[in-house]
Amino acid sequence: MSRKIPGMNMMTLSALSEPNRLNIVELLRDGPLTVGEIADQLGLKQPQTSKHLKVLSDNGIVEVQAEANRRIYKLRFEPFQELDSWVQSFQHVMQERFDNLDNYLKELQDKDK
Amino acid sequence: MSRKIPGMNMMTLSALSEPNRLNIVELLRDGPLTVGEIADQLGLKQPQTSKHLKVLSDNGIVEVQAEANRRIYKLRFEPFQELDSWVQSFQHVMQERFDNLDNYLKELQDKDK
DNA sequence: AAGGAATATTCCTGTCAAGGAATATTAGTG
DNA sequence: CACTAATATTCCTTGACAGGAATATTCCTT
Repeated sequence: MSRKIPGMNMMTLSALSEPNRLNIVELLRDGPLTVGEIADQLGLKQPQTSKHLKVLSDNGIVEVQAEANRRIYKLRFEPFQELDSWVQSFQHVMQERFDNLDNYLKELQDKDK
Repeated sequence: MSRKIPGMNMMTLSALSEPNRLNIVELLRDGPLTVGEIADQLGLKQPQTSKHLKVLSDNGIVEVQAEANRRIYKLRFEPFQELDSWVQSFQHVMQERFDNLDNYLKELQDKDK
């Protein structure tokens, strides 16, 4: 009954499914950045940048560190680890069953009696 | 100039960002299934199931095999491989830079002259 | 050929989320 | 304290997209 196969955290995926947010994440891969820097490098306006960062933050994908006036955003580990093990769970299972869908076809025939 | 770091395929992520579609994908991890079986196991109606499968198919996440009346859907490899290498690109870089955002803080101060 | 099963497609409607613009907030500086 | 920089928040509008319901399509069986 207990499935040890990881069920992905929806929130992570939907947060990353927005193009600008994905760009932000890929940008932050190279290191922490302030809101202004992110906005600059991606050609976004400040308010929307803040909004996207809020979404990412609410989903635990990034974390903030206040430095005076500025807010420095950096990636968090966990979501990527989860994502990794989720993807891994496919790699394994899919390898095993590679291209022998013949079994399934047989089963189908059996069901038809 | 040439970034060897993989840029994720947006389509994949946005396709997976819908709960029902993610469920379908996780279901298909255990093997190929027909539309009806998927609809049954997930408590979805047939039309919406077909629609979701079309999205997944258009994005190359699943592939179809016609068997008479039925359509058998199975996962494709490639999207998961891409996803894997994308996630990997984070694992590495983030490990390196773990918790030394001090450098960045120095840089910030320098900018302030 | 007729009927039924499995699936796809169309049309409609409501919801939600992203962008724009303006404004609020916080911190540093003279 | 006034001013500015950096960031967050609010309100509004518009577009995309998921679900519902009905219908179309394809294939099998008799």
